[in-house]
Amino acid sequence: MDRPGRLTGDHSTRSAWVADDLRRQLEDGVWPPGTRLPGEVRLAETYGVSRATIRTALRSLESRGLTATRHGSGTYATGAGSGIHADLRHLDSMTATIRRVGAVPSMSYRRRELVPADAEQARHLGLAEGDRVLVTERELRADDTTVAFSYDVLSGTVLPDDLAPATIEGSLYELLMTVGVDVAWATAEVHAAAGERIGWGDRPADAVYVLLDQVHRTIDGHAVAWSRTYYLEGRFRFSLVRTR
Amino acid sequence: MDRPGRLTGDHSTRSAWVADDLRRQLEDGVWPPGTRLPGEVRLAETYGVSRATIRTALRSLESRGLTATRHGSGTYATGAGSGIHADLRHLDSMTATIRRVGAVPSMSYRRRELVPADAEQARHLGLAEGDRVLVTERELRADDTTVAFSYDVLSGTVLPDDLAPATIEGSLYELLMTVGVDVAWATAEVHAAAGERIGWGDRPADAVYVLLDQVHRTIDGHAVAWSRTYYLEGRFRFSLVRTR
DNA sequence: GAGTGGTCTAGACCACGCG
DNA sequence: GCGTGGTCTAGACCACTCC
Repeated sequence: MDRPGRLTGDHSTRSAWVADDLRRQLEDGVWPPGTRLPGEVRLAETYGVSRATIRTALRSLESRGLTATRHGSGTYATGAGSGIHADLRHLDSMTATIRRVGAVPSMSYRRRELVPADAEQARHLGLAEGDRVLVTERELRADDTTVAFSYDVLSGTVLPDDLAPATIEGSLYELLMTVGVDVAWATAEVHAAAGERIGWGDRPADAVYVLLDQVHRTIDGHAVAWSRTYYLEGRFRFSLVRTR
Repeated sequence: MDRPGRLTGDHSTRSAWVADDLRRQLEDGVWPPGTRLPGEVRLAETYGVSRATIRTALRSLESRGLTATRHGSGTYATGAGSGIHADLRHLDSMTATIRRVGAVPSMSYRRRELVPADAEQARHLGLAEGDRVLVTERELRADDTTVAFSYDVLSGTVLPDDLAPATIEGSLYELLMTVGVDVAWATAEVHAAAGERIGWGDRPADAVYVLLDQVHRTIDGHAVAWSRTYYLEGRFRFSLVRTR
């Protein structure tokens, strides 16, 4: 087995290298769904790493739903990997999510405005009513098909004073990145929604939406954005592997 | 710091004991949202355990959304713990989920029948068309309020031949447990749905539902159940913490 | 550069499952 | 009873953040 001296190829760590090799073998059908992988001690010998490193790699596969592990029995291939589209557990920009499912993302803004926060916006972002916020309304497309409408509110405290709202393009996270804000985590609520008030332009009259209501935060818990994204039912698949 | 010799109190492992102690302190406001916890080395000294044990405990807190960790910077309290209702990442029976949010679950069956599988049911469960399956339709209540309608299909391969469908009560997982089947993981899709065809009895005419479409599997990948559960929008909160 | 988390090792013992 | 994964240790070095 070819083992990296310090760092070989594009893998920075041994566990990432092991995980990637196992992932490739799982996808190639070396272990069909339901079959048991070699034990951890055996894998450690095979790859020439410690058992802890193997366990790190296996946890990574399990978190992506490719394997399931049971105490005293073994680690099994699930064969579920390819079916996962938008993983709800992992926080990503919408454009990155669309790109990851193999489509070309695009978007157009209907509204980009600096306004005083109303009571609800202030509550979500931990601001005082009347504080400056950036309000945007966007249509998101994957391969030129509308997949979602997003209503976003960015806290003015993280935005530069000379921001020109009309020049804003692209992803919300990209904008935040350019002003030095790193979104580390978000609390999300999943809802269903329907009605005339949602979205604009060409869309089914009886459209039903999956609503992702999220507050995005920096590592220190500071709320920087509140987003409500309405995904047109049927045009986007939210999948996840749930384990006990 | 009181440290367990082998196993003290109700905690079977040191890391569980550490995680529980930290969780209690987080809930008690010892570290308000956004503040940094002591470093891992410091925590290891405080609790008298190795750093690896501390890291196991911190990962457990992070997976529950109570903390967020960033390389080179530290581990921070999120303050998000109390808001999480039904965690989509964790697979649980619906009755257990309802119980966990502090409500009393109950349910009533509209249909419990052994029938030959149709093409769609057979496809989801990996059976042949015409194979025996148990089809159920249930209404789920929390504190006597209807929260969901569930359409479930159980594979006949795991059911005893002398099963009397009319006697079935309670949770799907409980039934599977009694016949020796342990559900280890499930692939889930999140959708939005609306329409007259969903549910029965007293319910809003214009009701919108969050649909959880799940295939439940044993550790070896064998599909044992296909469930479509329609949660009435607004009566149940699906929350999760997403991290990058 | 000091302090933080991330990775890794080598070895040990424990708890579970399964025949 | 034996093989499996689960936990734990003590120590090392690396990568990142932030002053």
